[in-house]
Amino acid sequence: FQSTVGENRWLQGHLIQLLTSYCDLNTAARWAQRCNLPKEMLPCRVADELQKLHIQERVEEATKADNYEESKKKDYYQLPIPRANIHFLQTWEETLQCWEKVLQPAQVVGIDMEWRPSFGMVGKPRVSLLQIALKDEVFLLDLPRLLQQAEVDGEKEKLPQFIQMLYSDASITKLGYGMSGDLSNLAATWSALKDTDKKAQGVVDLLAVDKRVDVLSLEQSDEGRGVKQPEKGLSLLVQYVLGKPLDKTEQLSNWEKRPLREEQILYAASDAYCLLEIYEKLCKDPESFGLSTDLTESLVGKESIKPKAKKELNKQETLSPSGQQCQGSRMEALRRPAPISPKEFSVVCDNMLQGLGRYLRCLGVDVRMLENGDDHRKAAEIARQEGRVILTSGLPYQTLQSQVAEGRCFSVNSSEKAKEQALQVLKHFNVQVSLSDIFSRCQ
DNA sequence: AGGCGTGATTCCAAATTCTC
DNA sequence: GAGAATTTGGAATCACGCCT
Repeated sequence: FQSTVGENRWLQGHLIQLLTSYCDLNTAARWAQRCNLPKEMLPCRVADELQKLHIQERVEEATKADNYEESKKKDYYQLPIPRANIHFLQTWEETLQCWEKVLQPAQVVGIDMEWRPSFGMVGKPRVSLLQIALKDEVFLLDLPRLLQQAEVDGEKEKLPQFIQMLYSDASITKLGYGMSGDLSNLAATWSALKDTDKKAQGVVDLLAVDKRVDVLSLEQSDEGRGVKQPEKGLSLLVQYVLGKPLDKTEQLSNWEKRPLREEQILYAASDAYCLLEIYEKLCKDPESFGLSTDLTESLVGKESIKPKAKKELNKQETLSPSGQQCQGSRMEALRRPAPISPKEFSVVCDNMLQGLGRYLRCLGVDVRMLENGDDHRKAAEIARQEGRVILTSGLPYQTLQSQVAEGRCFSVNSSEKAKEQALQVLKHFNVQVSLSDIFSRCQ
C-alpha cells in the first residue's frame, strides 16, 4: 500500500475511502495517521476515529510515564521519611534550629556533600550543598547562600564554627562515605575549616566498611543470578544492606544552580539518610554481614589504630575457608575428608612462593617448584601430568584455577610469611603432619 | 577531569647463600 | 673468604574504581 499510494494525496484519500468501506474505521484512522492526511480531507467518521486514536495514545503515554515513575520508586531506595521533613535551609534562623537538633550528645548523623562537577578546572570545587541527616529529619544547607548571608551580616565565623563543633565532638557519630574527599573540598570552600579533618572525632566512614561487606555480596550474586552488577560504590552497599540500590541519576547534576529540582533534593537527602539506615542495620547484626567487630572500629581520628584493625580483620577473613580465595574448595571444606599425611600430598609451587615450597618440603610434602623463567601454564601442565595441586597467589590464580579440576588450585595470601602460608595450606587440605614427617624427604 | 585511596606489580638494592 | 648468584622485602610505580 505504502509504496503504491506513495505521497500522492489523492491516492491516500482514496485508500482511506476504500478502507472505510471494506475494513473498519480504526484501520482507516491508523492509515490516515500514517499518511499524515489533514483532517479536512477525511470523512468525518474517520476523523472522529482518528481523534479517539490520539486520545488513546496520550493515555498510553501517560501510563507509560506513570509506570516509569512507579518502577523507579519500586526499584530504588526510597526515603522512609515524609517530604515535609526534608528542610532546605537558606537562612540563619533555620540553620540555628538545625544546630540545636544536630548538636545533641550521642547523636548519630549522616553527612554528605554535593558540589558542581567540574572538569578541566584548577583548584578544588566549592561545596554547594551540605546534607545532614537525622533519624527523622534531613537538613540540606544551601552553603553558597548561607555564606553570602553571613558575609552581609558580618557573622562569617558562625557556620564554620558549627561545622567544626559537629566534627570535633566525639560523642556525635558522623557517618560518611569517602569523607576525606568531602572534607578537603569543604576546606577549600572555607579556609576556616582547613583542619577539620585533623580534629575530627567520632567519624565512621562506611567506605571502609564497604570493603569488608562487598566480598560477600559478590559471592551472593554469583550464586544467585549470574548477572553483572551495575551498581557500585555507595549504591551497591545500599543495595546489599537495604535491598534496593540508590538512584544516582542526579549525582552529576548542577548543584550550584538554584532552585534545586525536586529530584535533586530527594537525591541529596537520600544520599545522606541512607547512611543512617545502613549504619543502624550493620550495628544490629554485624555478623550477618561478615563484620566481626562493631563499626566504631573504623573511627577516623587515631591514624594508627584504623589500619591495624583492618589488617587484623583481613587476616581473619583470608584464613577462613569460606573466603573467595579458592572457590572450588568450598565444597571440600564442607565435606572435610579424612586427614591425609604429607606423603600423600604433592604440590607444584609458583616461583613466587619458593619460601612456602621449602617450608612444605621440610614438613615432608612432595613439592615441585616452578623454574624462574617458567610460565604459569607450566604449573597447570605439571599439575595435570603428575596429579599435583597448584599453589599460587594473586592474579595467576584466576587463570590457573580454571585449568585444573575443582579444588586443585589454591590461592595463597602473598602478604603472609612463608610459615603462615604453609599453615594455611595444611589447614585447607587437612594435612596432618606428624613428627616423623619432618625432614622425611631429606636424604 | 582530578583527587584520593587501595591493591597489584615491578624494581632495586641489601642481605643471604652459593661456588670455588 | 672473595666474588657471583639468588632471595627478599620494601619503595616506587601502575592500574583501577569511586567521589562530585
